[in-house]
Amino acid sequence: MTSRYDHAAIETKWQARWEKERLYETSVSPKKKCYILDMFPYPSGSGLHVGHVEGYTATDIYSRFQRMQGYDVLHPMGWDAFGLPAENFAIKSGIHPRKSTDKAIATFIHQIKAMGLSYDWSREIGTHGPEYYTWTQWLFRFLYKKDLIYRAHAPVNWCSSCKTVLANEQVVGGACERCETDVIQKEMEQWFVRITKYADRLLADLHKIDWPESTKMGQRNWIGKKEGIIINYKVQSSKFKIDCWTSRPDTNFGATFIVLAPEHPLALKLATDQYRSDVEIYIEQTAKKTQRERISEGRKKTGVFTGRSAINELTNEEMPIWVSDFVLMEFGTGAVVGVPGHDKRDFEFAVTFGLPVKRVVVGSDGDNLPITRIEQVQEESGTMVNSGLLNGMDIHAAKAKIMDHIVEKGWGKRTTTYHLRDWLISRQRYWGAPIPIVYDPDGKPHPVNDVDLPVLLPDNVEFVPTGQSPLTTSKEFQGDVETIYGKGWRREVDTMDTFMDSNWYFFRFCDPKNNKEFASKESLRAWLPVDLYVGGAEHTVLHLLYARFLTKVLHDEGFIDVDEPFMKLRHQGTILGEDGRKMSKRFGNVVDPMDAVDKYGADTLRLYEMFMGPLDIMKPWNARNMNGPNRFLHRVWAMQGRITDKTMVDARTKHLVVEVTDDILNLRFNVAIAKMMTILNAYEVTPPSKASWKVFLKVLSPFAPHITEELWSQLEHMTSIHKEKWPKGEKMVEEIINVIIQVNGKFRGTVELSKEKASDQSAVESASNSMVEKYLDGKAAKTIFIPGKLINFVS
RNA sequence: GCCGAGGUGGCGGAAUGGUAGACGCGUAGGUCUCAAAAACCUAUGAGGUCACACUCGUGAGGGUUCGAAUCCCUCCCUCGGCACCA
Repeated sequence: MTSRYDHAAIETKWQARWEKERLYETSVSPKKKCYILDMFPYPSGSGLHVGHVEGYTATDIYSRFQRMQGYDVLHPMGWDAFGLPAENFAIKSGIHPRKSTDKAIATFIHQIKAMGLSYDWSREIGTHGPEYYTWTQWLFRFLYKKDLIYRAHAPVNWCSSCKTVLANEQVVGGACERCETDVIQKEMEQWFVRITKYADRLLADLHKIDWPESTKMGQRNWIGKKEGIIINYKVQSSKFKIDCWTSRPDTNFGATFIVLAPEHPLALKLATDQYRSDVEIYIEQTAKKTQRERISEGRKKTGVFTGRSAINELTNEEMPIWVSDFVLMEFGTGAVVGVPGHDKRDFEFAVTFGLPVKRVVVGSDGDNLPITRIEQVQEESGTMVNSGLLNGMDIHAAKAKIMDHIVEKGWGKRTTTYHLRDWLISRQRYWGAPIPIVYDPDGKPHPVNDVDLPVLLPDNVEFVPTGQSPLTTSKEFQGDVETIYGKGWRREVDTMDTFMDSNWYFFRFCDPKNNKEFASKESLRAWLPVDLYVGGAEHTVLHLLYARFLTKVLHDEGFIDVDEPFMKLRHQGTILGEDGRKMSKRFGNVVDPMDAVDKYGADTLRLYEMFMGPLDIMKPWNARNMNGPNRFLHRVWAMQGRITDKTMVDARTKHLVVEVTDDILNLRFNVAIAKMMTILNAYEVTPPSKASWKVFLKVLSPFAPHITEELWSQLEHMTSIHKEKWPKGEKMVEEIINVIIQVNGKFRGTVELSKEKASDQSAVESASNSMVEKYLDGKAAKTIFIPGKLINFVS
């Protein structure tokens, strides 16, 4: 045996051998399946970062463990290769996105292999390849035929820097999630996916899946289902009516005005001659503002009067109708009843424009004085006053009662609203899958023919953004369309949002080479659902919501049995820089995992990242701490020279198996590693038998696959340790027990007793007598006795 | 503002009603060495003591319990998501 642990030699040797022997390729028809998936990466030019390694190591340990447990494990890797960064890089550098992307993929593959990750490379996919995106386009066409994709003229989010529209989910705080440019609203004709049709099921089925609570909450909030009522108000001396949606009709005895969003179709129509120009100017000014400008400006309320009023049927009082930009056209009906006494925004608006404020709720503070300060505005709880039939009721009971009342009188009807909008998937960019639509000479859209799939993305395109889709100017792209469809026909020139590529890739892994279907029904039935999915927490509402949506659609259409894609989801926590800040080029604190591989080896890096702490928490990098796992591996290496010839597996090692098994199943890798370190400390005092040592190596092998494989082969095994069965464990039964002695609940020591005596109260009492005497001072004491564990003397 | 997750030594973190600080890093002292590094051994929450004893200690305060880091209530702070959502 070599005397020193040489990580570089061992790791390259075994990586080459595993690849040659195709050790990790998955059977086509599994008997006992387990699908373990990482969120496939965007192949960025800067290569693998430590966060990738964290998530990938976790699923790798889990995959290796499940293989040893006898499962057929599907553990694939691929590339989310379309998208803006490659295109933006191309615009700056002139290097074609296909070229830079393929180069980045080569780097990723090289680096991932250097980590000893056990992917089945025969199933590798990339979303930018025609053999992949032909099925992305097929799905688009399928959704179109099912009326789940439609084209509509609507106000959309426009990023003037990326020169493309964005989905609602890609707008963060009023700005583009990529470049942080303020987003503006623009009227455009675009393609939408009718995800709202599935809102209720996306909400209800969250209970079926084992996901982090915070992620489920994120989806619940994003879907934003709210029960309420639309009340229909007649506008005085006109033919107009205004629908106002509210979730709080209980306070409507206090309603004193109505506000319309500037985009509301009635805003201008309603205005009397006297006020029309004011309203017109206000609407124009609002249109010029970015979303962020509308939100910021200190939330100062602005607005104009329309000159008209509506009647509050509950009080028979007039409510002047105003227009203000604090009301959003996208939410509810774009019109709001103002209840300034019990809504802070309405209060601010009323104060700004001198509108009356009425109190209709008394809160727990008992304040029943007129409301003149914002602190007096009760929103959440209280008792109704000045509210006719509701007086004296709790607001929640009042809400139910008044809804019934309004419906009965025919003034309105119960309606549920959602925060979720239909998903806008058109992008005016080059590096994406072309939308498979052709327009006839009248401009009417048609899905492309079967034979026209895939609609190829040409390489030779001027992709500098102009606001017009780059494909517009491509002769090659439009070249054959008239031959196929007829004179005057032309192709859709927008491409699809990359989330269209990534919302179905986990289906493709089941059957990645299929050129007849996106995946065969048998393969989908065999592998779905994904049993464990690991990835970053930033995808709460984007990828994870879209993927759930598409799964439900395909389920409803009979393609797949399951209606949820990811049964168990976990996030890896962000790894911060050594300075405690987010890793960023700007701070110069980015850690390259390959540096650690060079210095300590992949096994050390894997152990280090898993030992940092719980998988899902945010934790800072600390290069010094890598010494711990590295020393551990050196000591493991040395230990093999000291093992004895005995053939029995000792109790401590069997116990380790039980504990590590449990820890892996719960993804508690940091604790599992700590326990292996503990037992190695014990081995160094009393060396293990050869049989025990083999068990230890097997338990360590998912975590540190290279060193364990090398040591295994040095024990004269001809086959890989990664083909071994996971060893059987057994809980250790302690023969001698340290019984805890407490006096008045305070720990005062332990007493060593045999298993039998420790369960016998009188034996424990007599054994502990001398010890507790001085604390009890001769006083009588009653005892609390937990057999085999603890005795507590209480005086 | 609303929702969610958290707060434990010098540091990363263990412990989910029963010996708080496992395991690791770091630090100090020692062994080896001409020396250093590496490796190994010992110690390492605070106070206290020659050493024991003992006291205090899991963000703050209160409660439940024989016994609380763990369960309940009030508050403070940190992180994440959503947000002029009616």
